Amino acid sequence: MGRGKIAIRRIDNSTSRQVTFSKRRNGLLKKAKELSILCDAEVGVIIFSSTNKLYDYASTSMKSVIGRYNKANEEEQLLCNPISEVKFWQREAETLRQRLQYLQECHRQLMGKELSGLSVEDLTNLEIQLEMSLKGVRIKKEHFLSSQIKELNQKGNLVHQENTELHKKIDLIQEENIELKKKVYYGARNVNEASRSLTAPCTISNGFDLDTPIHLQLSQPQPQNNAAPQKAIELGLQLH
Amino acid sequence: MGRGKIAIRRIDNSTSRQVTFSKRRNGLLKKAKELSILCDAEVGVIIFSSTNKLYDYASTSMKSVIGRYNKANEEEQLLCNPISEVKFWQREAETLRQRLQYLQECHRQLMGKELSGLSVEDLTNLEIQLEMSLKGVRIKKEHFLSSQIKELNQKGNLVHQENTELHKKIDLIQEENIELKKKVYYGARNVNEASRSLTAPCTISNGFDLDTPIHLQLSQPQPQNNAAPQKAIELGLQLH
DNA sequence: ATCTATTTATAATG
DNA sequence: TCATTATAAATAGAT
Repeated sequence: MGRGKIAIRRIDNSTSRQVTFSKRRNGLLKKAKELSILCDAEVGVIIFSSTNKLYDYASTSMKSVIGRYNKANEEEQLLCNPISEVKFWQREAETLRQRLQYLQECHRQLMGKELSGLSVEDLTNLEIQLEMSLKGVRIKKEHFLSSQIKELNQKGNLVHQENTELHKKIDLIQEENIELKKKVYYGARNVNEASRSLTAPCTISNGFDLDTPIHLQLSQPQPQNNAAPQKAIELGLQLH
Repeated sequence: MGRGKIAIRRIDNSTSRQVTFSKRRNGLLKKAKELSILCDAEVGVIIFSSTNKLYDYASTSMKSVIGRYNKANEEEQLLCNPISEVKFWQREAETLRQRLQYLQECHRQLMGKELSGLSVEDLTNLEIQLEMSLKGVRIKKEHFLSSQIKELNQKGNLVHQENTELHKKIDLIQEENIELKKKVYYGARNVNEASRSLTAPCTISNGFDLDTPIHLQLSQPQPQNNAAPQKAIELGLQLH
């Protein structure tokens, strides 16, 4: 695969051997990586150049690859003492690996992938399972949302009550005020006729229409009862 | 490098993943061999398939390659020391256990269980995922079923055609028969007036109404064309 | 390193 | 699994 074909034997020219080593080393490592990804395989590659430099690749870790390799070649027991504890943990890891593999397959199927190996019956069962799951999730979500709405309604009602009571208070204070003004006006006329300029009626106004009823959780709290309830409503709306 | 380009990520279809694994595994091992020969390098390759089968190549011996590797990575010399190896496998088991646990949780959620820890947002995402999965499963199933129906219809049409042709044949034979009977009748009267008892019309009858048209795949094949087609239809109906 | 003519690998298909 | 073939990728040789 190049300008010319070369025979597979040691390249004599050391420069071109070095160049070819670089290129093919990268190619090999790339292909190892691709194989592990494409085919879900555990792959390890170790390369020593003719100048004794080490290059390697492991899809997981070289420790894992070599460990697994040693385990798979128990009769060769190349590099470890046959200590029973090691064997125990190897078996443990193998068991876990198998369970993990099985579960991963289930997971992929539940995610709607990797359906090619399934029969119509399997697909129907999967469909039923997914429908049930979806139903469960939706029920949970609706429950969640409806309880939040309920909570918000309660808060809204509380605020509304508070507002009503404040209205009453204000009405009372206003009446009281009017009475006081009358007293002040008549008192002032009696005492000093020149102070008439102060008698313009002083209506309470803070920019809000106090006669508009406040409905549910969407109502804006009045400045009088701000801070705490407002904060509570915001928190109630947070969908973490 | 093939009829089409593929993205480097896990191949979903397990059959083509297996096929690709075979091809690329061979490719990788071949290239490793070539590299070692061309460039005078010591190369080792270890591959575990997703079905846990081991494939390997070593230009010298795996023992030599791994030994050299361990020497070159003095800090990673763990695997020669049994105590370190135990620790390694313990850690490996712990890692696998954690992954297993996480996956189990995902699995339960996908099964619509154990939803209590989830927020509304999580639930919505889960809902969307389940809907997509369900859609995928249904598409797959419909594809499966519709291709089976198509196949059955084709088979039915074939049988129907066969029947039509058999009808024609029978009509022809019947006509021939009538002609023959006439000849026999008149011939017999000429030769021997006493043989009149043989002239009762002999109609073909095998218990089936030959004039009823046979429709599509539900038609019962005539005894004339039994065995093979009947068997084929039964096989076609199997939903494995 | 970069370029490109070729060879090689391999994805799709039967 | 095996064979074929169209195409993508790798790389030999050159600069």
